[in-house]
Amino acid sequence: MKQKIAQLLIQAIEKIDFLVIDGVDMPAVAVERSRDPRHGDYASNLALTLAKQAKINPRELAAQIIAALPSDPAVVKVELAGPGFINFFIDPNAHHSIIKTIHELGPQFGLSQVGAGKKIQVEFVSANPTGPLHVGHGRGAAYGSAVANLLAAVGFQVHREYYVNDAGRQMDILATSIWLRYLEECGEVLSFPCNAYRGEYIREIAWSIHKDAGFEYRRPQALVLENIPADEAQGGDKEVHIDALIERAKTLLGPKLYRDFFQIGLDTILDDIKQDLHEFGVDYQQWFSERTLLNKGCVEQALERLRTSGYLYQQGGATWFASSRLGDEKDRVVVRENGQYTYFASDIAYHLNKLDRGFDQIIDIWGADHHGYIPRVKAAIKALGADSDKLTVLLVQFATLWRGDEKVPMSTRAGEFVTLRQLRGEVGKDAARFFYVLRRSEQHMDFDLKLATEKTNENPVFYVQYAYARVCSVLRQLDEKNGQRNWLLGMENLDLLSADLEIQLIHSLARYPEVLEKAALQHEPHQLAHYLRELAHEFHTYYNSHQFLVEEAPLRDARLNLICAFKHVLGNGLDLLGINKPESM
RNA sequence: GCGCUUGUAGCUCAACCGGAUAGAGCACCAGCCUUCUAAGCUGGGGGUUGCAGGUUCGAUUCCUGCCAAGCGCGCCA
Repeated sequence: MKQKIAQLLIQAIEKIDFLVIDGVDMPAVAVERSRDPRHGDYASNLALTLAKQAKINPRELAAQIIAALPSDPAVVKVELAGPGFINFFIDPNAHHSIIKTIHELGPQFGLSQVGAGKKIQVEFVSANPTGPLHVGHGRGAAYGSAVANLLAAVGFQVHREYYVNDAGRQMDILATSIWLRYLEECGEVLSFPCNAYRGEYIREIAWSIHKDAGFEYRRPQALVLENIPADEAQGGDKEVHIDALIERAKTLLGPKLYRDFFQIGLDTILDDIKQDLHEFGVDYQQWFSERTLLNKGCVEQALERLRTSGYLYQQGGATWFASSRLGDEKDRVVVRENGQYTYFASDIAYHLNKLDRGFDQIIDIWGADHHGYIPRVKAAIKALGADSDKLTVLLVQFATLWRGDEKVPMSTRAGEFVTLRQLRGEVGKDAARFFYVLRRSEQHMDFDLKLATEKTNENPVFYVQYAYARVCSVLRQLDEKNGQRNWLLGMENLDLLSADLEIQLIHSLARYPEVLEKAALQHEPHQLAHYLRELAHEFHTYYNSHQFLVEEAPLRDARLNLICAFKHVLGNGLDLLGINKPESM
C-alpha cells in the first residue's frame, strides 16, 4: 500500500509542468503511516520537501499535487493538512484483506526478501573461555541472536558465529589458576595470586582433576614459589608475578602435562558456555577457534599481506601496523618484542578469514568498552585491500547491576559477578531475554535484580505472553463448548469487524512486515519488542470490551479469524526474539 | 587532556534515517470480575526533551559550545 501511494505521488508530480521544466530533483518519495488516525492512514511530506526547490508555498504545491493525483479504488479520500502534508484515507475493506493474507502465509507472514541472496555473518558474545558468562554477556547474547533472527527473517543468509579466544595469555592464566587450586587440593599451602582467576568454578575444575588424576600433577610448594617475584599484596607487580608463575607451571609440568590443564580448563568452561547459551535459546553455526587460526599460519599470512602492501614496519624490536595512515589514531603493535603476536594480530587474521569466506556483510557485536578498537580493525580491512564498509560493529553497553540501592560489583578476575545462569534461574529465560531486548543496545542499562526477582509478575514479558495464552484459551473454550468454527464464513464476513478496536488491531497487524524490515535493517530488535507489547495491549483492550464467542456465527467466525491472525503475528514475533509462546498461563 | 557513547515524566525506557498535540510501562490516585484466565481493562495527575546558541516552513532528532555520566586512550584481551 505504501508503494502504491508513492507510485500515485510520482505520477502526480510528473504531470505538474513547472516541476518538470525546472528540473527539480526528486527526493525519495516518503510515505509514512500516520500516527494520528485523524491524519488518515498514510501521509506524505512530499510537498514540504519539494517546496523550497520549486520556490512555491508548500500548501499550494500540495494542492496541485492532490489535483493531479490519479484516482485509485483503495484510496477513498485525500486531504491537505497542516503546513502541507498530504493525508491518504484507505478503504477499510482493503485493510480487512490482511487477515486473509496472514492466514494464508502463517509463519511466513511478515518475512521479506530484501536481504535475499546476501550472505551475512553475525559474530556475537565471543567471551573469553576463562569463566562462566555473566549478565553482561547475556545482553549481547539476547541482542545478537535477535539481530541474527531478524536478518534471517528479511531474507539474509545468516551465519552465527562465536569467536573462541583459546590462545593467548588469558588462557595461560586460566591454566595456571587451575593448577594452583589443584595444588591446594593436594595439600600444598600457597597464597593465591591476586591476578589469577579466583572464581569458585576454578576450584571445581581443580577438584575434578584431583579426583581423576590424584597427585600426578603435584609439585612441592617450595619449587613452585622458588625465586618468584612478589605479588601485588606483597609490594610487587601482579603482572610480573603471574607471568612468572605461568612459566614455572610450564617448566615444572612440562609441555604435555601443562597442556592437560590448559585443555581441561578450556573444554570444561567452553562446554559450560555452550550449554548455557543453548538453554538461553542461542545457537551458533560455528565456534571459531583462535588457536586454529594460529596453527594454520593464518596470522603469518595476514601479516605477510600487510607487509607486501607496505603497512608493516619495525621499531623498538616490535613489528608495527601503520593503522594511523588509515584512520586510526596511532599505529599498533602486531608482533611483540618477545616475538609473540598480539591479540590484534590474530584479529586481523580472523577478519581476513571472514572476508575470504565471501560474506557480503560482516557484523561484529562487541561490548561497548571495546569501541576504541573499531578504527584499527577497519584500518586492517582497508590495508588488506577490502571494503571496510562491509564490517559493521554494533556495540552493547554493559548493564550496571543493582540490588535495590546497592550496586553489585562486577569483576571476572575476582569471581564476583552474577552469572547468566543465575539470572536465568532467578527470572527465567523469557523474562531475561525480553528485558534485555526491550532497550536499545547502546543505551546504558540499569538491571535491578531485586526488582527482577521480586516482581516477576510485572515483567512485561508476561503481559505479552498472556495475550497469546488468552487466544489459546478462547480456542479451547470453543472446543469445550463443541462450538463450530467456519473459517470461510469468517472470511466472508470480515466487514463485520467495524468496531474501533477491531480496525485498530487490524491496522497494527498490517504494520508487522514494516516493523520487521526496519528492525532488521537497523539492527534494532527493541522495535519489534515494543511493537509486540503494543499489539498485546490492543488485544487485551479488545478482549475486555468484546465477547468473541458470540451466538451469531458470521460475527463470531470473523472475530475468531481476527484473533487467530493476531496469534500468528504475536507468535512469529516471539519466535524471533527467542521467547516461548505459552498456550496457557 | 583527547576520542567514542549517552542525557527525554519521580523510576526504567520509546519516539518510524527533520514532521502534525513528545508516548508506554512501573510507581501514585479513582473505578471495572454471577460473562471467553483480573498476569487484564478504563480514567486521572504528572515534561522548558541536560544548558545555551545556530541551520529552516518545522528540531528530542542535524551543527557548534558548555555541563554531567559511562567507556576507551597497553608490546592486555
